Amino acid sequence: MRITYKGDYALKAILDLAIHYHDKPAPVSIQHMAGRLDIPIKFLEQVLLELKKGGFVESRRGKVGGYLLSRPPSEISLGHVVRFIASPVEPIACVEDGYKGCRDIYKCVFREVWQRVSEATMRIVDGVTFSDLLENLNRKDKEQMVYQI
Amino acid sequence: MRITYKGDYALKAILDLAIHYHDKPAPVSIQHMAGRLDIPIKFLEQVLLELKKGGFVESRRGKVGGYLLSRPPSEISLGHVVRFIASPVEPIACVEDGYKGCRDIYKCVFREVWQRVSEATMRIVDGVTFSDLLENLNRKDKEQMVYQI
DNA sequence: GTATACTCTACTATTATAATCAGGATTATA
DNA sequence: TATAATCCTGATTATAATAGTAGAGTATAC
Repeated sequence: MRITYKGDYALKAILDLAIHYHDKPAPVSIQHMAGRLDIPIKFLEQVLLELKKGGFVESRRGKVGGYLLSRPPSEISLGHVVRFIASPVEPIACVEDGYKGCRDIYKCVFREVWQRVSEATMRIVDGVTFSDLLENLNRKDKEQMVYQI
Repeated sequence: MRITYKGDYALKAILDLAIHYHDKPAPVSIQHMAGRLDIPIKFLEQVLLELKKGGFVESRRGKVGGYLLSRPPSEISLGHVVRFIASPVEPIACVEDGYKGCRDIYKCVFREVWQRVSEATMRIVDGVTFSDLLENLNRKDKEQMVYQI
């Protein structure tokens, strides 16, 4: 698994929407989000469109428009998003679905290891939701305040 | 972490040398290895040269020359090789050494997760040596024989 | 009806990957 | 000492992925 810039942007975008999830529908505009996250606007546009296709976010057009999370942060895990944005999730082609290469014996002994790596990875990201991340964020904010006093 | 073809070839090459490690120095020629592993000869040449620079293999020139493992298979772990061939080993840039990007708060909450992923991955590959792989290979060979009877 | 914000398609630059090619240097062995 | 098999070096190529840009179009609120 390798998280590209695009994937990283997608995760940060969802976290940003999670932060703004609390009260009544107040969509976050691409411009504002791009400013906060330091992402090129036109690139973030594409990212959000894909996330919409993936069912992670919704959009409102026109004035006062923008993007919203389509589910509460507690129901979105890192795993969900990673599977969507970081394909392939596997560390090597031979562990992916439908792989037909590798005619010989050698494939097998490595394959088992890559599968274990893949499973360990997914176990971690599946165990983290965006509300977990929000909590960590708040904790960090408080710690930082202590230092600032 | 993502294992490329080149990396995959490197691992298979070392396993091939591990298989031929037993008796007195009988170097394995690139041609023979390339045939067994189904790898383009000139590409395998490059791979073996890099592995030599990495200290994993040695070479003998001239007639009856070829490549040899420079240490016994039990002293070479998958982790050693993966660190050498699969850079970056980390799942995302921000976990790599010397990273200076990501000015804002968001980096941190994801970073922890990527670090856990990275550690879990390395724990697995560090725990597997090429003599472990040889054992698995022999086990598989025996299983296959049973089916062939 | 106009400003604002999302939607969609296409394009470009850069880099990595996976080879391939051509030739030179080295050395064990007959 | 010739020679054959091998290692070694550097350049070149084709393809794909990645990161980002550009611009026209569509919906909505005021």
